[in-house]
Amino acid sequence: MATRTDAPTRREQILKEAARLFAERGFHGVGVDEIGAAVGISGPGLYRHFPGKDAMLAELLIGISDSLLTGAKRRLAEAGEETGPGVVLDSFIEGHIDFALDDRPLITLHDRELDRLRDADRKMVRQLQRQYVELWVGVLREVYPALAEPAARSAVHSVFGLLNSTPHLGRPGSLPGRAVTASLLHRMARGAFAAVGEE
Amino acid sequence: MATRTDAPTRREQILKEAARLFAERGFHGVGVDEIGAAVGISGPGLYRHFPGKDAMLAELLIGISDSLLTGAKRRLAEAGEETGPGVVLDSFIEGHIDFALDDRPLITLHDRELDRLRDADRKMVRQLQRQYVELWVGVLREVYPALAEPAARSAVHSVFGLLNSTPHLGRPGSLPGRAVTASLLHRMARGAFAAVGEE
DNA sequence: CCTTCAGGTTAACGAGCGCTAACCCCCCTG
DNA sequence: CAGGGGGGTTAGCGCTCGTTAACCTGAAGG
Repeated sequence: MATRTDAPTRREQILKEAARLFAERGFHGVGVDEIGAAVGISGPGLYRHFPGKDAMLAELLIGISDSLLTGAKRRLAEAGEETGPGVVLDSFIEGHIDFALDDRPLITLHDRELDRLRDADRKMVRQLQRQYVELWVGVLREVYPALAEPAARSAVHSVFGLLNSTPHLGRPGSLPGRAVTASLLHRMARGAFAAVGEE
Repeated sequence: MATRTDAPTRREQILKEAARLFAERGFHGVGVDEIGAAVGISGPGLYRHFPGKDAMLAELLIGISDSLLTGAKRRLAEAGEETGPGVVLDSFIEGHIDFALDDRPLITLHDRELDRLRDADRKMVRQLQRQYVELWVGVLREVYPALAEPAARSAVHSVFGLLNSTPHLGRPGSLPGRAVTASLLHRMARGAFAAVGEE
């Protein structure tokens, strides 16, 4: 099943560099010439791979939202019938942390540049995000049945804020090690949920 | 002591509208003409009040960082000797939540547009932010003496992420009421800290 | 009553942007 | 060996942006 150990295609290079630049300086703050330069070609050469700058952002944001949602669905399915909802919640948290730690530019773009999208693309991203949130809300309310739905939704958004804070934790070197950071974030997320769920 | 029930000056109007627009569409996504239109004057009229667009952003960001820091210092001083560190931590959390709920555009700008500043201004903001974080870290480690400093700093940043998530909680109408939201955020913050401090 | 000045106006400039046009070159295939 | 297309190049267009210049106006002060 050729699990893509291949060299990255030019398209993928472009997307990766564009994500980094957009995250660093904002969508409007980056010119196509810079994106081109980052992959070794110059400016208008990008238009052989994308119809425009907007399309790069759209593909990035849809890709992120989709892969978060897909990952969560898979984790929910893998849990099966016997495992408790607490295990699923932990799995959700773990997946989100992996994403936040491994794809920091994408996590940044995800809640920062959404409004720069064309209407149709933005609707698509919003819908994927909403589904993702609903999965979390469902599992959270299984773990804490006393939790009302609006409170659960707010709690989920807040924990996303907590988990997505990794870009602010200093440059990748200053972190106390990936595993340690992941564990810290995980415990804080569970603690935050517990504080609002057990009452 | 004339607590400023006066009408807002033109400068203040401009800053407020600029903050809203920058938060909505990003610094580079807003033109000076739009900012002018938002306060009823047109484009270049702004230059009677500010030397340039950058200066507006700089004044906003420095103002935010300074008032967060000043507020925290005041709360620390007010606590006096007898009150425990837990009370101070609660006071910090409460102050930050007030800010996040009442000045949502500013909180958004605060961690989103910092890199658009001139070097000198950015350094100033960073220094204020660092001092603010250090106050939190100090109090947090008094509450949880077992907590190592790097972990404490990460925890503080993460809780900022949690508290600053309010802009994502839907438009001001859909929130379950300010007091309820504030209480929810407060409990989650304490829960997150507790989960990493008690061990 | 004349002056001054704060706080506006419109016109216009220069730079930078996203994007298109026109061209080129190499590699692959029949 | 012809030719065709994928993937580049540079030149340049049209637009928008931040900023400046030049001008105007109404109210306050001597």
